[in-house]
Amino acid sequence: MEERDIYEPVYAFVRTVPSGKVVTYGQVADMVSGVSLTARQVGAAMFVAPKDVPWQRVVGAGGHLPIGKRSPEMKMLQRRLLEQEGVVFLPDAEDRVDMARCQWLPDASGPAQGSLFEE
DNA sequence: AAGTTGACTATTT
DNA sequence: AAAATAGCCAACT
Repeated sequence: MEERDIYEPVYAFVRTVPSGKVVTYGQVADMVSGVSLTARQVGAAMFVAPKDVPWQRVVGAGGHLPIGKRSPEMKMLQRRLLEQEGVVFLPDAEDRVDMARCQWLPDASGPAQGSLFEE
């Protein structure tokens, strides 16, 4: 129908994110490298995403929720949905996901996943 | 057709 | 730690 379906690959990827795990916008843009996409485009895609897409499992780099800058209510909804799925939030931070534990590493069946995260 | 905007991110103040 | 800057590129004015 519409050309907006260029986001289909993004939706397809997000749909594969298991409950209790999250990915970052940048990570999605990187995984779907088959198409020219930036983290911003992923955000735009999520905004118009179909209901069968678990948009809440896509968070900002470092585990924060950039959505809150525009829609505080939506941010709280996202946090609630994630906690309901078992995603752990850092106790110290305002609204930050414990990425070291909850970020989804697709097909990371290697011996070590070596999570490198700095703040 | 040209300018603005934004569910981003990395860098720099 | 928080705010401003600079790239990003499709969608919207």
